[in-house]
Amino acid sequence: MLDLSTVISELSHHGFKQTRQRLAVLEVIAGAQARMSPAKVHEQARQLCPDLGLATVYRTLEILDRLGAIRRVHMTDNCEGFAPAGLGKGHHVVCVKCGRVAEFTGCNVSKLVPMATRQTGFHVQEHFLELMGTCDDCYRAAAGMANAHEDRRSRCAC
Amino acid sequence: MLDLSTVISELSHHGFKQTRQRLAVLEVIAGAQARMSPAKVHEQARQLCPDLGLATVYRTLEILDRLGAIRRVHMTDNCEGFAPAGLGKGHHVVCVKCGRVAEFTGCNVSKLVPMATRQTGFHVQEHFLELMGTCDDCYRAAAGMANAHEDRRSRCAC
DNA sequence: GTGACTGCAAATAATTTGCATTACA
DNA sequence: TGTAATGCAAATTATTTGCAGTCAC
Repeated sequence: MLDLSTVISELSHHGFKQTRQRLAVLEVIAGAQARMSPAKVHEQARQLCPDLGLATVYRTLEILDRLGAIRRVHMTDNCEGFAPAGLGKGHHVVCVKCGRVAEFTGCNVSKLVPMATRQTGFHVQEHFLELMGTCDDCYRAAAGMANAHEDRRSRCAC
Repeated sequence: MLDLSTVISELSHHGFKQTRQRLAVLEVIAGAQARMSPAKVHEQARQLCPDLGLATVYRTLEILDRLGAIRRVHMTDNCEGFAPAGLGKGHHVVCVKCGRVAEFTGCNVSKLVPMATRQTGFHVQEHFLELMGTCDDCYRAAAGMANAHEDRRSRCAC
């Protein structure tokens, strides 16, 4: 879980001021069950801070991302959502139906690095890993229906 | 390597026509060393097909992506680039300096899936993995310089 | 010949920036 | 009080769509 007070003290440590707007954005993301677009964050944070502007949301998300308090989450087609960052460890599983995000730990991707290095000659510094699937709720809901014959094209053949 | 003639026959198989514009886009991506934005593709493909419109590039990239002929590539900050798709296997290593893309195989991420399932209850269907680093050219170039003290914030603590 | 494909321009959508004003520390 | 932060509106940038004309099959 994203710990509010930790992040708040991080803000000051890095010379950022603690403002109503930032707290509102932070609180919304901290409580988020699903990955949220900047617009969604804006909409919800407005309930805590009615005069919050969208530009401020963008500026705040940028800062929180830098501090590691939140994580950018990509999706197959569209892009740029944000979710709470746990403790900076772990990776995300994103529900392709409802956007819910969960975190798991125990990533062993770093074991792949030597192999990738050998094959490509690149000097690998970081990695981005995200699993996609359905959360249990959506899975059950779908099981009820006949079949949703979606064009979900899998992107990974390995 | 992306095999042009294969993709071209794929096009017809799926009822798409073979046009100058599509061939130009395809050729540019097939020859790309680095991930390219739609705008970049447009710029280069225009040299093969001067009256090519940007909208057509978008439409063509969409089709090629569906066919699996090219791959969407995400980056840490911005988004949506495209690269040749190898044979649909393997993952990408992207150079954070020059954008060059290489592919490696032997991904073992699927081994993570049971763990993720246990921890989150999600039904995982696919995954997205990308390594980031510097290609050897950029690495050597950087080694020459003192140090580029960039604010490269690592996104992964595992 | 005809329907899919295209270019262009206009419409949307998403994000960033400038600047006068406000409010944290 | 001084400076960083904000809201708003305008500016960019990225992407999609409508439509009349064109071209592959």
